[in-house]
Amino acid sequence: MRAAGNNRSRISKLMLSDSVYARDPAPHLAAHVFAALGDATRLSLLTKLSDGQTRSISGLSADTNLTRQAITKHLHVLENAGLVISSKVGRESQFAFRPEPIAEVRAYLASVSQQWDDALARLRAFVER
Amino acid sequence: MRAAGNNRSRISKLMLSDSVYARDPAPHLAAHVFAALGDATRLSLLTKLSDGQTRSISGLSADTNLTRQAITKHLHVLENAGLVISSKVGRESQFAFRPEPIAEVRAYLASVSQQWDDALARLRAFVER
DNA sequence: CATAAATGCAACCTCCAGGTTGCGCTTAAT
DNA sequence: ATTAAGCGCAACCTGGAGGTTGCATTTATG
Repeated sequence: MRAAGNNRSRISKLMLSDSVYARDPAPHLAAHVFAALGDATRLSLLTKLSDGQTRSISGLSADTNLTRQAITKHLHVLENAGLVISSKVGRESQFAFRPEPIAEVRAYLASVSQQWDDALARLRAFVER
Repeated sequence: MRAAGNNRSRISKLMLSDSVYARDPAPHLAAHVFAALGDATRLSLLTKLSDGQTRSISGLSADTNLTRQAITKHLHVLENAGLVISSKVGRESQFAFRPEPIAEVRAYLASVSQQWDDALARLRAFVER
């Protein structure tokens, strides 16, 4: 059960611009982070935490109309993406923002934008009268 | 069926730093874009297209080991997120990269990073001997 | 005109992301 | 010593994401 000869119709009608060939900068790496950011609840949690203050689970659950356990799951997703770090203090576990993955993802987006800008520049140079 | 008195345990043990209160800059807006980026296949498609060249569906399906239809779905997800735009030319539909949402998302990440940096600066100033 | 290419559409399938409920355990608070 | 807060864990439920197959349609091609 693979692709039933459906794909691979025209291998590559043109191979141009291989000097600036479109590579895959950070494929798997960034996808997980993006996926973690791709949820409104998680995005909200992260935004709250990005002020540098550490918060407990129930602290983050308040004003959320979601269950504490739901928030807990979201926090674990964020933690697995490295966007947040937890540490138990007393009976409550405190969560803190972790900026590293953000930087990584920003770099990725910057590279994509750069590639796009370069393409535009090249096009403009070509059309140049 | 809501939260069964489970949440809302301690409303707010402290209300400090309300001057730099953590707002939600672009909650719903960005989430869709992030979600669209949160898939390795889609990320790969977008990276290919970010070189400015327009590609057909089967052109993008080649070398993917996924079905053409699967790729089509992914492309539609990207299109709904505004990351890509399609136009039919002849019997094939060409897809092109669209940078606007990327810029939007970059702005969001920049604001989060900024908020974090500000928090650090404030902390450092406080600890300052 | 007959055939192949490139898609669109729809039905289907499977799995897991998000959510909830219930319960037990540990750590404050009174 | 009790009681309440704050969590962790596990079972369960549901909808939609990601894929596939089959078939019809439109547009090139020889």
